[in-house]
Amino acid sequence: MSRVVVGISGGVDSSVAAYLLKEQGHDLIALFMVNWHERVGNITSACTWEEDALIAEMVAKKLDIPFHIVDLSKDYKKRVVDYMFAEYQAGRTPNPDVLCNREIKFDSFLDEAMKFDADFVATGHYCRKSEVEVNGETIHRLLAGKDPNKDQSYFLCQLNQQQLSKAMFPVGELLKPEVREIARKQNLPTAERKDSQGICFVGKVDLPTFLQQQLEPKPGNVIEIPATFSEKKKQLEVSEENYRKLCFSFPYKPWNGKVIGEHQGAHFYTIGQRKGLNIGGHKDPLFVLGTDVKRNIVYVGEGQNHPGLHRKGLFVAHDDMHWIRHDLKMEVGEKRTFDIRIRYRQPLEKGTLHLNKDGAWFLFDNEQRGITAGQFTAWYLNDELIGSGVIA
RNA sequence: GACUCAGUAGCUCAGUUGGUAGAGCACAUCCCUUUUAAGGAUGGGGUCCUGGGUUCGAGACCCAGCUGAGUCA
Repeated sequence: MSRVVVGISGGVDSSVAAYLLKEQGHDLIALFMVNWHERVGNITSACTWEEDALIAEMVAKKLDIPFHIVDLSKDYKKRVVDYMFAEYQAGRTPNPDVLCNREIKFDSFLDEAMKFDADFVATGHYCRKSEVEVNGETIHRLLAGKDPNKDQSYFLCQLNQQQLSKAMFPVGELLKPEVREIARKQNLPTAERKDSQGICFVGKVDLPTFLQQQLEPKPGNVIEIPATFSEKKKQLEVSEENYRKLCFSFPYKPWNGKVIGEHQGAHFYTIGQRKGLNIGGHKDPLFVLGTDVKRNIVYVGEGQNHPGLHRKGLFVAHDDMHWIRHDLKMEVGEKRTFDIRIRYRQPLEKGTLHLNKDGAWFLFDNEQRGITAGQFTAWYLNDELIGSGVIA
């Protein structure tokens, strides 16, 4: 039997993960990590990590396994929160939780686990693992969780083989209701606890409030782009010379539309966003088509079907390409089809990845809504996550 | 200066032959969701420009005024 450090958070998923490992007879240690101390915003109901830690400890006691707390807030601040602010500042939309897994749970936290002589680190993620032999080398595969509604493989899309080799995902074979059921049967204190949401570890905080801790408000114009304008730009054939136009967001200019309102800072908005524009008087809702943080302009379009909301492809720079399956890494000049995800909980979409000297060009069979720079794209073959990269 | 049209929720407007008001958007809350979005549900909101008049009763009819847009000179 192996020695396993299970990261427990005070939620059901990690509690049940711990229980299952215990049942399998592993030598278990529960480790709770603190990643954020500050209380931000004046959200009175915001629960602090102390409460989570308390409940996590109750779970550990119930399962009769040793419980420890480790404070990783310094790392979290430096490697996740700072990145997040920097990305927003630059006009991109980051995914802090993907970074949290790569930089914290499967790095700093894994290091801590190693101090307990752990063979593995387990988490409550809804995903699965398996191995294949390729030329005598063991390759770890990251697979989607069995519950299609809860699959969290996307959040682990930036892990490498080293990290994956140490990971265990005990709930990946289960459906969420089954996890709840087990928790209830075992009388775990987390059985009926509401799932966590919001940026992991920072907690239930209103994102705009959180961003305003660091980013200054800066009033600027909201400009509406007529649907007819975007329509004209779209009659492009999918060919290599058109990749740039098809795979980058259109560089709108102020004279492409008319000023219809004011915003409090272009860096607070993301493509596809509807809420928070504070502009009424239209027949259909307005959605953000793009932002320009240099000129501090937010470009919007009216209606779900505004052509400017949809794009045929996206681009990932060579340096931002990450292959979990490094044995499947493509050569420059190659083209392959994958099932592609452009953000968490987005259905997989068929598309072709063409790697050329400039980088990776992803062309979808169908236009995608709200492709946003800074988010991660992840490509799959069936259930398996093959690689991921930052959308340019 | 004359004439025409308009003035109803934060915004854009609808309100039939007069019976104290509605829709979309916006906003709020909740649901969904370990990113950002989206989506779903619910909800708060109006001295119907002002002052008179007709009427049992006016957002609607009449008169005057104010404001805005336009047309003509």
